[in-house]
Formats: sequence, structure tokens, C-alpha cells
Amino acid sequence: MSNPNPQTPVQSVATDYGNFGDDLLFLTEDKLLQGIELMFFAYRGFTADPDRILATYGYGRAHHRALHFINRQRGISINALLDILGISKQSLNPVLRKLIADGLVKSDIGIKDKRQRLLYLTDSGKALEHSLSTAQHQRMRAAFKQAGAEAVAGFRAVLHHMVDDKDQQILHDIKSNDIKRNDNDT
Amino acid sequence: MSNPNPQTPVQSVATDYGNFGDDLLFLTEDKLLQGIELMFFAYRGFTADPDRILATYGYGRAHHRALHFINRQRGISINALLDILGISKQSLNPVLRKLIADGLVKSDIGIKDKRQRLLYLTDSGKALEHSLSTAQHQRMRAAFKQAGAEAVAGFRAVLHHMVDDKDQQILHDIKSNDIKRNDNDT
DNA sequence: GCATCATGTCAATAATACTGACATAAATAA
DNA sequence: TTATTTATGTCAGTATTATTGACATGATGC
Repeated sequence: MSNPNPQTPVQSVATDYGNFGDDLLFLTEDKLLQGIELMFFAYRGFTADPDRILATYGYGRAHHRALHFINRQRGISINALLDILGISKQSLNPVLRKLIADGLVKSDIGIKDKRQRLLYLTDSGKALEHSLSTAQHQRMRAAFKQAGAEAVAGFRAVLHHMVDDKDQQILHDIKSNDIKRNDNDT
Repeated sequence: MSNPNPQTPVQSVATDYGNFGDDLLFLTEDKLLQGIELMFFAYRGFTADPDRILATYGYGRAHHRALHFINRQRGISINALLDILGISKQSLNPVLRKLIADGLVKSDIGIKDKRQRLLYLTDSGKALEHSLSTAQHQRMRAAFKQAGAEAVAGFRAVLHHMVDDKDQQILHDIKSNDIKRNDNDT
């Protein structure tokens, strides 16, 4: 929106280097603008299916995120979960309290450090998490399939570069917690 | 997360067709899971810079979205804006009221239909919107540049397929409101 | 004239976040 | 051992963004 009047086209390249050819056309202002709007609408699609399921159980997106990362890192401590979620403990508290009260999450006292509470999904927690991730996987799988393998690699590359520096370490840690895979990772 | 025990790797292809080769490895469960987490962290990065700016002015993300789409479709009606944002008029009301009271948005009576209120940014509205979009463009431009033109095409393709059907028309309408461009779109 | 439409507004509620303050128990440093 | 720090839990107060329901006004269209 640096263009004061979008009724008239601006195809200038959005760099300090000037435009030396069609190879930089993907950096034009209108391409960036479309990227922004795609992020907005795609994220809405991304959350739509889980949101519908959550609503029927009386949960929200915050519960989803907690379930997701507890499932992802079984036995995660409260502090580690707070770091990933990027919220205050006072914000997480009622979410976690409800999940524990409803029997979806259990909290064990830490082994090495007895101050810690280590979080796990119960069977019903796993069941809900599974139904949420299934819905989300379906949409993503469909998008991946339609776009193709090469597009998916591009999608991953761009998103990865969009993640804030402070979150890169978290993202890395989560992945290194993963199973060693054949490593076609990029 | 359909895998009951993520400690053990599952490389099965996430389709009904079975795995007939490495060409479908981009659809494995762990690739989908990474895609989901990338969306989560990338969206957080995507909103981080504008959020910081908005906070200094006492505005939130809802104000940002309103400013963005009013700037994008100058003279947009309340109803059209509500359709894009996907919220109730009661939710938009206080947001818009504040933006108008603060002199960032002005609302004119419709020309053809005098019931309508057509929304425009004032000069100071344009200024704030510009500072927000500049921050967001910078991050996206950096991500685009680092990932490269081909990756950006893939990013766009995947996100486009992730947008909900009900939003595809909206996305299309917004784009067709754009200036005719050389049309290297896809 | 009368139903419908576009908008505005009030009230009540909910989810999700924040800060500040204080408590407890465990670990660790002095 | 004592003192401090750390991990967690909780209460109170507040803000943003959303919801639904209800009602009002003025313009449009039949």
C-alpha cells in the first residue's frame, strides 16, 4: 500500500536495486499484497475445520494449541509449553485447568525436578486431538496434492523464512524432537 | 497425529492409493504436521510487526484488518466489508466507530443508494495503514527473496488451495478489483 | 403504504489475552 | 543452614475481539 493510488498500476520492483529484468517480478508490490491477503484467507481456512469441531465440545483455539503441543512433546513442562505458545501462565492456566478437569490432559510431577508438572494427553485427549488434526490434515493434504510436490517445497521455504527469529529455535527444537527421518528436509 | 505413537516413524503415504514411489513423499503425515506448525509460527511472524505498531497507537488486529480492506477497496460499503472480514456488524461497530472518531476513516453516504455508508481512509488513516503494510511487506519481501521466485509460486499455489470455498469468491473479487496486470498470475 | 434492506446501537455473554500480586514447594547458591 | 531463585498455581482487574438478540431509523422497491 505504499502506492497512494491503487487504481493506477505500479510494477516497480520492491528492492533497492531497481528492476533489472522479469526475474524479479515476484517481488512487486502487488505480489506482496496478494501474499498478505493469501496469508489472511488461508489461515482462516486452516483454522476453520478444527474450530467447528472445538465449538461442539465447548473448546476454543487455545485448547487446540495446548492439545497439539502436548501431543507433540509428551511430558512437556508448563514452562516449555508457555515458551512455545508465547503466552503468559495466567492465560494458559484456565485453558489447562479445564482440559485437566475434563480429563483430556493429565499432569504428573516431574521426575528429575519435582517442581515441574509434566503434561500428557489421556486417551480421550488423544481422541479429540486426533479428530482435530485429522480435519486439519485433510485440508492440507488436499492443498498439497492439488499444488504438487514442487509447490509444497516452495510453500515450506517461504513460510520458514517468515517465522520470527525468536521462534526459529522453537521450531528447530520441535523438529529435532521428531523421529530421525530420511532427511529430504531442505 | 493419526499415529498413536510418534516415537516410532511412520512414512506411509497419506492417500487412499498406497505408496507407489518417492514422488508422493511430500504427502506423508510428518510433512503435513510440519506444514501445520509452519502455518502456526509463520502466521505469528506475519502479524508480529504490525501488532507492535498497532499497540503503540492503542489499536488491535481488528483495526488493522479494517484499515487494510478499506484501503484496498476505497468506497467499500459496510456490508461488503463485513462479508470480507467474516464478522458480525456488532463486532465491527466499535472498531469502525473508533477509527472514525480518531479521524482515520471517513464514511460518506452512498451515491446510488443513500442507505449505504461508503468508507474511505483519511490522510492519517492512509499514513497508519502505510506504516503497517510497510512492516508487513518488509518481512514478506525478505521471505520471498530468500526463498526465490519458484518457491513463491509454490507458496501461492498451496495457500490458494487452503482457502475455504466460501472465501474463494471474495478473494477473486478483491483481485478483480485490482489493476489489470501483465498476468503472470497462477 | 409496506416490506425489505443497510446501518447503528444497546445489552449480555464468552474466549483469549494482559499485568500485578501473592503463595507454595523444590532446587540451588551463598 | 539459610537465603534466593525457580516452577507452578491462583486471584483480581482489565482489554480486545468476538457472539446473539433486540430494537431503531431512514431509504429503497414494489
